[in-house]
Amino acid sequence: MKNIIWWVRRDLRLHDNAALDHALQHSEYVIPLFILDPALLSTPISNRDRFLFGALRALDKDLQIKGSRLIVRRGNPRLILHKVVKESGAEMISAEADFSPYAKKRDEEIGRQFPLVTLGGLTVHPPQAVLKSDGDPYTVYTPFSRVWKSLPQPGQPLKVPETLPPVPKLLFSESIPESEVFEGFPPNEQAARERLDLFLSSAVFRYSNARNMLAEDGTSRISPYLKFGLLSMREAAQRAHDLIKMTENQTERASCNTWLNELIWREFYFSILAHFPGVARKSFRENLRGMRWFEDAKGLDAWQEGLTGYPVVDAAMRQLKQSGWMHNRARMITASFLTKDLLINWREGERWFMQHLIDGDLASNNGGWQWTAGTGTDAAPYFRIFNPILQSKKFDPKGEYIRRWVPELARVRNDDIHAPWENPDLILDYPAPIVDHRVARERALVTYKAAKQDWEDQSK
DNA sequence: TGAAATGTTGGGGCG
DNA sequence: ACGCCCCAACATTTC
Repeated sequence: MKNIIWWVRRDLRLHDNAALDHALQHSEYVIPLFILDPALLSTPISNRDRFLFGALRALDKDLQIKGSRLIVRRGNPRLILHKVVKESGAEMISAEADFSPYAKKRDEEIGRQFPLVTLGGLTVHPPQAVLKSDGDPYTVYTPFSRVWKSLPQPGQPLKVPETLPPVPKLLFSESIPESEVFEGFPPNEQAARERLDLFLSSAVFRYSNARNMLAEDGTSRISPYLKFGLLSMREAAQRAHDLIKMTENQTERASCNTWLNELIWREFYFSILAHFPGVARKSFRENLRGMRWFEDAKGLDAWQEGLTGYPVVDAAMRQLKQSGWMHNRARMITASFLTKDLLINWREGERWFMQHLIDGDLASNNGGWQWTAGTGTDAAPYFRIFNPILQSKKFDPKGEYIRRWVPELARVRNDDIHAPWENPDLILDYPAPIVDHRVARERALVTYKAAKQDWEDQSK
């Protein structure tokens, strides 16, 4: 075969890349192509896009070391592929399979026009592989994870090719837009692998507890790398399995298992989105679709800007805006605050997170928001409302996380930092709480209950 | 992958 | 010594 296009989408890596491997096995000439699809890029440019641009630059560099290079084009994928196929004489397109509603539709259309081969790798198990015995998808995490774990594990990761065939000089490539550096997340494959190695060499063994501590480096922090495939999900899961097998200390082994479960949550939400694409627009649970969310522009703005008056919420929201990433525990706290304390539609929060998270992924982000809002599959019950002060005391006991992100509170003592308004002697350039949590909690219980009741009355 | 409200228990102070 | 109360600590139920 003459030429084959390796269509790079969410697999910006040379390690364990089935689509690249497939291309190399079927042709001597492989053209790595990335298409900047306006339908997937944000306006204005999001943190996620900037991270992507950095990762593209790094992939191009890595490809050049191997003798190849990355072709970048901007436009509708179908039109771009049409052009590149014509220019290069490519006879096949090899790509990693994607399961989002947009990706599925795109790939179906393109598959009708071109010989497109899609291969696994975005998830360990594709959504069609984890089903109940009657063929229905799971909507509860625990049985999903049980079946997931019972499926055969992926084999050894694919090796990085020693060398790659050159790409025709005449093939035009656009320049990659400017990016910026996000602290802690260098956008290249080597940094991604180093981060995973570091995490799996120590923090994973105390993950069960440390993952909740806001000021600690206790989580893997690989989400941005999984988002764009700088790391292979299969390799991550494989290594988690290996660690569980090899770790003798029971607490440490349990921690490794907890981390594997987090990877499986990701797979669960990919499956949910694939089988229930409607979750991207509306509540999974019918009985909360009529929920009367508040139209509270001021509240939403205070939440977005980290000016709610609740230190832990504000620290988290500022971490997001300033760094492009937020600690997972903080995501739950801020999501609970928006949906329960402010009673603002979870979709507002979902959208804001997607604009600012460098790891922003439709399936995981939507799953997480619907979980917290109580509207999703296997979601937290509506009455499970986080108390931001208690969460702060539990998971940032010394206020280190708060002080790091809310400089106005840098000099506040530990006793006062979780609820500074309770000390009348404190004079701070910091807002008073925009809601009283006790009042807001009662309000949320009533409003959620009413929504459920309305639905029951209507469906009679 | 909550938290508040309510219930239960048991030790200690005290008349 | 005894009964009574208080309340912390823990358990259970409820939202």
